[in-house]
Amino acid sequence: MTAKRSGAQGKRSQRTSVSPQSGQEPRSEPPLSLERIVATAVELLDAEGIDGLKMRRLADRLGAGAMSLYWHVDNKEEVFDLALDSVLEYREPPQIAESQGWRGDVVHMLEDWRASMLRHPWSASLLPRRALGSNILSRLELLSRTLSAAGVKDADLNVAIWSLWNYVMGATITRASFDLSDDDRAAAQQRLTRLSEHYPTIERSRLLLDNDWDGAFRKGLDFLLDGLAPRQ
Amino acid sequence: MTAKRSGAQGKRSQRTSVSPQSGQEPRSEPPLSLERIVATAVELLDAEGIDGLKMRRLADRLGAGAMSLYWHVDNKEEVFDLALDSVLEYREPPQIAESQGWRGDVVHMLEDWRASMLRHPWSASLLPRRALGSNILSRLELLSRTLSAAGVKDADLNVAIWSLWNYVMGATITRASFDLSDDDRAAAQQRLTRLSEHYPTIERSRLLLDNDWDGAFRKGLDFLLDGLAPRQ
DNA sequence: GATTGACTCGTACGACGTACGATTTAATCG
DNA sequence: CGATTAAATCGTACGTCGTACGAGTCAATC
Repeated sequence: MTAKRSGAQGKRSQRTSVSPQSGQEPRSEPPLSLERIVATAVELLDAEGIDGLKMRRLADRLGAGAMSLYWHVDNKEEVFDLALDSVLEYREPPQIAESQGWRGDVVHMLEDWRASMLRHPWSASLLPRRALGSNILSRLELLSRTLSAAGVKDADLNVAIWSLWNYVMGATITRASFDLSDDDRAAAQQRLTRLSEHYPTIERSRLLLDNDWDGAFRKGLDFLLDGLAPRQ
Repeated sequence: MTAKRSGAQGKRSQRTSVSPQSGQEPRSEPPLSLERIVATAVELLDAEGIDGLKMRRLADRLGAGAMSLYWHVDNKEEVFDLALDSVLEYREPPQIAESQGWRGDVVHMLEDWRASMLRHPWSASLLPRRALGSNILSRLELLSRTLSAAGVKDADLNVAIWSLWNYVMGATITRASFDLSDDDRAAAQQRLTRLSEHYPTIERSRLLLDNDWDGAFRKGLDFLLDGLAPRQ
């Protein structure tokens, strides 16, 4: 019951020294910072997956001692939170085309969302247990604004947003889980064919071998948008 | 590269002794078995969440030594796999109404699916990294068969199945993540109102406070089914 | 009575997250 | 300038976890 909130004592008050000394030893590493920690955590996660992220290894990559991380971060969970949020940042498209209408905008936003996560498959498995970070909220806000401007009534807005968000989440997680480990995938496929007597229909439709994930994603999304589109 | 597959040496060849002796000591616990292990793991997961499942604690609950589990199970991961699969078993409805048509059947199957997982919120966070277990495949098979019988063409079947599956997955995971920890939820809500300047639209629509998850789920599902329904 | 195979479990090891406190460094103030 | 303080680093150590290993128990079989 003790209110322990402190957000790690980290105050970004960088040591503003210009350069400690120019007697250049192989002092290769720049000083620690939240930014470097998060960026390196993402690298490590990309390279080794969720189980590959250990505080000691992360510190090694940063050329620091393990415990040094804890000045910048409360605990390992926070590293996960920050890495996830960092990966979900939305880079506004450089306004190439003004806009292809709200529907094109929405499709673009959601496809970008999915692509961002698939670039870092660990993010999909991290999402379920986390609270909504600021970058997710930003994306939800932008989505809301677009739909609202398109004419979706406030009463329908929440259904629209959650439907789209849930669909994207589900599609991404499913897709990502098929990327992880060819072993698992091969095993699943083998189990499927071995037990094809039990699962004749999905065996016949080659469900697990159909690789047109992007197309399927897009089609289902279109169905949702058809239903959500404001009636005129 | 060493093919280590052995599936744990577990052979269900129960010691068929009738009853060791009737001199009744408080020998409370029945012998270990995969079934008991899995059932107890589910209990423990329900009570303590994912992080609460430790091999020693599981063994304690079973009145056994920690290492005894390893005769029945290869490792902790397998416990997770089995617990998840056990929770996803589909209990065919007792044929109350013959059938309200394919669409009612599909809705019923998917709502049951979602409900099964929400009864055990840890299952949602477990899913992303696992291969498809047999109970999931059974449900996919049943879904496929229903849709196919309803007239969905083979060429459209995979899109239909994945769209529905992904939607259910996403909705369930989102919903479950809002169940976990009132703290997180309150924190998210607080962050949202505090930053309402940044997220005016979702703040206005009370996105995070809208508790009609079931209704939203159903509506989005209807939109998908509208799109997927075979054209006549 | 000896052997075997199913099953249990105590001990121990290595890996991990991280509490604690000492230490180093740089900014500030007299 | 030296003293003080705050920012940042990190070595050591502790507790917990998964689980390897091998000894132990017990019933069925020969």
